[in-house]
Amino acid sequence: MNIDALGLVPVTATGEVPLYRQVKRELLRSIETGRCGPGKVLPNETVLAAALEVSVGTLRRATDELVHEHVLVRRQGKGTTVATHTHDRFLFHFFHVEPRPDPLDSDRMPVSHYPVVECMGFDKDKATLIEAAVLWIRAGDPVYRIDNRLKLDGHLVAHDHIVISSVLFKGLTEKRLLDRPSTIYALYQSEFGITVLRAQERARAAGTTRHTARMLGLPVGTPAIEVHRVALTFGDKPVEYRVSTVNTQHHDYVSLLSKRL
Amino acid sequence: MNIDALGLVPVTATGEVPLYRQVKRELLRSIETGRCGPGKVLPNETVLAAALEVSVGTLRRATDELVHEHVLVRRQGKGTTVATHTHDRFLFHFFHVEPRPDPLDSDRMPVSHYPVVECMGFDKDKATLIEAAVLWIRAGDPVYRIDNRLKLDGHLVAHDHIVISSVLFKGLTEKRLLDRPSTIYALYQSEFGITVLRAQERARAAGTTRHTARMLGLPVGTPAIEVHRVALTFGDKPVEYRVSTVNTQHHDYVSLLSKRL
DNA sequence: CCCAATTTGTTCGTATGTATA
DNA sequence: TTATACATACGAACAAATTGG
Repeated sequence: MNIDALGLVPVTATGEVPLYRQVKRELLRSIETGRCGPGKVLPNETVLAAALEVSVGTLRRATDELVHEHVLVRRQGKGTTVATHTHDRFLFHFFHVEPRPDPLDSDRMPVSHYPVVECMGFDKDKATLIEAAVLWIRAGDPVYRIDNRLKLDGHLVAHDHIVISSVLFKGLTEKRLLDRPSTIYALYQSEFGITVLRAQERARAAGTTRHTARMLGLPVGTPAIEVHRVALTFGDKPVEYRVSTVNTQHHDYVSLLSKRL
Repeated sequence: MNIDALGLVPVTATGEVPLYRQVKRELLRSIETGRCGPGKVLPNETVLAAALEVSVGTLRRATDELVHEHVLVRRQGKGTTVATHTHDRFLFHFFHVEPRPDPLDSDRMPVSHYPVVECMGFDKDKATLIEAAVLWIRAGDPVYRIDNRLKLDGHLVAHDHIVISSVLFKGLTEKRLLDRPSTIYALYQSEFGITVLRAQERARAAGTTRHTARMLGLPVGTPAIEVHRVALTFGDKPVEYRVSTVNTQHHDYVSLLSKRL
């Protein structure tokens, strides 16, 4: 990766915002504007620090935070890269369903295999009021609706209803969706240049509807967890609204702090 | 806080474990063994670094991590203290229920008032197999059982069933429990010297039972979220097992990452 | 209100260790 | 083996917040 292509501007002491915060913003800006896409290897620390006119220590403090936020990935001897959703780490960062362990034998945690996703529907539609409010678009704006079913260890564990703006994801087709080699967030990133950085999730209990019950192979009205997720990119801009109905007969919804921060 | 009272031993370069990790362990050891209890102000960085025979920068790196893990609290100009559960921050660190916002008007987040806790039961009993496995004790060992009901903004939002070892919390009485000025974790800390550092939570959906339905003022069988929490202290030792039944009619269970890491 | 002492926060620069290709 | 890049460690200087006089 060429240092000039990044378009970095030297930062200056303001007495208000610390230098390392400004460095962080500069790096984020370079990534957001696509001057330095996912997977790219950044110039080494000495070069970056020189370009930004700060010491290496200050640069490191900025990148430290970006690494913690999963924006960058650093590896000793190799270099620093912009994180991609193909890194395994990310998959579980946004997937919070795990097989329920046997409490009497908690030593052996059940191994969670990769979820198998089955697409049950793909449509173009108009956004409802709520969807529009969540996605920062107008009611009636065109959206894609995706219905997925997730299997884990042979069990039907979740049904996802995904809503995304068809302006943001122009040209998405069912075929491209089905042909994706990795997760849907990796698809967002590689095909549409949209990187999901974090997600807000709120969970509530709800009985399964006729639709979700059929999808999960459960009787109608079985208590299930309904997770409402808003996926956010840079600047906390919402890019996806997803409602997951989780079958908790044999699996749990796991809050992230449990995963050892 | 006297530097000698901390019982810190100088760390040495091993070539295996980084110095700052050893410093961290030393500080943790001093806190765990009670040589430096919650709320205590540590000696300043220069003194600490000298006692541990490392540079200030190395000491800071260790304390940085402890601050991130909420073990220490640093404030410019004041000093570094061992975290207590009286800090407001902690209350919400372990309380994950929020009023559901209006999705059409998400600007104005509903203000979450402090939950009002009502004790509905306090008993001495024997641990079940599962409780024993979770708490690292033997089945039949004596435990306290506490039944609490939580009100938020006038709504009954949760019923907690709390199980703790009565060996660990020897001398706990209903009166001392009811008279606590702050949260129950602050009580654990101030009265029994047990600091809850983090918690593992797993959630599942379940219909309310006769008992929980009555507690929450809901019809029997209403879908609710059942949160199983194990609270951990130093060394990830379990100290409390709690099953919360959350009424999600007007409130959500919020995963922690949503709270802006 | 301001001053001075104390303590953490930020920034710099350098040297050396360690993983990678 | 060598070169590269990140990881760790040191020490110094100044800025900013807090407290007490």
